[in-house]
Amino acid sequence: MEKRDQPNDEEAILVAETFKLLGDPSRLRIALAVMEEPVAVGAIAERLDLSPSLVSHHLRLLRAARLVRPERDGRTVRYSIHDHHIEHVVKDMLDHIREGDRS
Amino acid sequence: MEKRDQPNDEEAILVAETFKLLGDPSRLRIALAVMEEPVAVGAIAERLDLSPSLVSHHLRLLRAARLVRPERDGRTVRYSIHDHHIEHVVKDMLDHIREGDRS
DNA sequence: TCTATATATGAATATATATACATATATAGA
DNA sequence: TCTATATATGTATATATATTCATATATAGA
Repeated sequence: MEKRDQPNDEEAILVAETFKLLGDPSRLRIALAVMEEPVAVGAIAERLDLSPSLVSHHLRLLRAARLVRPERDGRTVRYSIHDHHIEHVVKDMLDHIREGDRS
Repeated sequence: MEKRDQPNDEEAILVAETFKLLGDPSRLRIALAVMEEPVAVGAIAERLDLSPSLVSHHLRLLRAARLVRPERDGRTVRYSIHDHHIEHVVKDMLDHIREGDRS
């Protein structure tokens, strides 16, 4: 990592807060669930067997950190992953833990 | 994200646990501090103004998740970032939060 | 072996937070 | 407007965990 990329403490805290959001199993599963295409809140809840309320709470946090992006269509709101950075972050981390399978 | 990359729930939990480790400001700062070169535990503690005990506790977690790698040299143990995956993960997340500066 | 220093570990606790439950808001259709 | 449905929000609480303090282990040098 080059010196110019070294975040100051304020940035470090922001980055940590964002990692923390992906550090909860429910929220990570939600992020994964909306990675291929926009999915409605209720559909996420069903697929992951979580209450719509809980999903909505989590989506609010993910939305605030720009990890997911909402699009309203009548009564339903569909969420999708916000951008490619997030996809890369998750993919790289998945690669990392898969390399640890040598047991 | 391709279908073949979709982690099962067990993998998702592992990934989330790893994100959670980077989701604490102290641990993230530690990870950043060892990103350029191996750094001794005491030196990390001084640079980040944390107690050596706390740094050691955190390093144990980071080590267990293969986020950092130790190398002993006499009485001192120097830690460095484990591999390039982790560097990429942190870099991409840093890029992400920096894009949010439009305020 | 004895001492000093670097790192690691164990246990206690204050704080943070994921979840559940109740309630509110928003939109569509009748 | 009234009803039904999809999301969102407020609050309470059980659980997780970051940190501190005390103690242990490991290595180097005398």
